[in-house]
Amino acid sequence: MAAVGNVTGPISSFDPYERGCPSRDLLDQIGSKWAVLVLGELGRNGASRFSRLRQALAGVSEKMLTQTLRTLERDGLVTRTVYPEVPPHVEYELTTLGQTLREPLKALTEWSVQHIEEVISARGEYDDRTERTR
Amino acid sequence: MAAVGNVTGPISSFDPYERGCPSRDLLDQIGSKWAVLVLGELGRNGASRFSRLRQALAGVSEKMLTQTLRTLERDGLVTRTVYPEVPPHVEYELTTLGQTLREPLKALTEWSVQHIEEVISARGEYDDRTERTR
DNA sequence: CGGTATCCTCTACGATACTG
DNA sequence: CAGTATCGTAGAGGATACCG
Repeated sequence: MAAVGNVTGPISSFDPYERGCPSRDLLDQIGSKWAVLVLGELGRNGASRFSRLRQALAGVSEKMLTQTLRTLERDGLVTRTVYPEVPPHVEYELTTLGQTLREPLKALTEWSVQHIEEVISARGEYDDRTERTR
Repeated sequence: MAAVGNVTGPISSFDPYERGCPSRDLLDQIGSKWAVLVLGELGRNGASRFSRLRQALAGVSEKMLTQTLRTLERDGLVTRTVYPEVPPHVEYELTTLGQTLREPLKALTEWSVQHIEEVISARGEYDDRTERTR
């Protein structure tokens, strides 16, 4: 049982099933659309530049990539290293903490690839079933 | 190498790093705010009723819970069983497919609980660092 | 190259009220 | 009890243009 330390408010639990729980928000963050893909890419291929990430994550806008990277940097999951050259050169890389997310995230990503066909066929059956009824 | 089968369009890969990939969407679905919590709750405590789920997921609205459950049912991850009684009685339970998500999702949830304090302190440092600079 | 700034749209989500 | 229906808001997310 970990010491919690938050004594300023009634909401001090880290149980993600409680409302206002910080770990619930964190879970949302790391599970968000672009964050999973950024972390996955940096985990598989190591450090990468902004433009390479943009290519790897087909369809991401500059805005969302920047925003995602900033959040990940702030959360201590990714480092941002600027090389003062012309033209500019910026590298992003997983931190030690970020590395600990590789396995869990990889498992989830692989699950979605491995079971997508099952899910698609389940959707078809559901739609047939409900379309007939109404 | 799995056979893909989709021969109707140029986008037929299940690589989540490709735009328009169905498994990318699925990943978003199962990683979404309420879906993780619903799946987690059903995984930990077995079958549950609507009202019990609503209590377990503190703060969820009826609308979002219904919507989440419908999507999970459609995707073949959860079954919905109606007992024709008065008052109504509906049970939700993980399917066999849904069970396969338990481990990956549990790993991610536990990660967020175990590392939330590290992340919070990283945020503090980042904010101090950037506040001074600007 | 690696951003920031701005504008705009769309959807996630919540609050409330009603129903079989 | 377990929803559906409706409305309203905030933020996610994209397109475009400009900058160090």
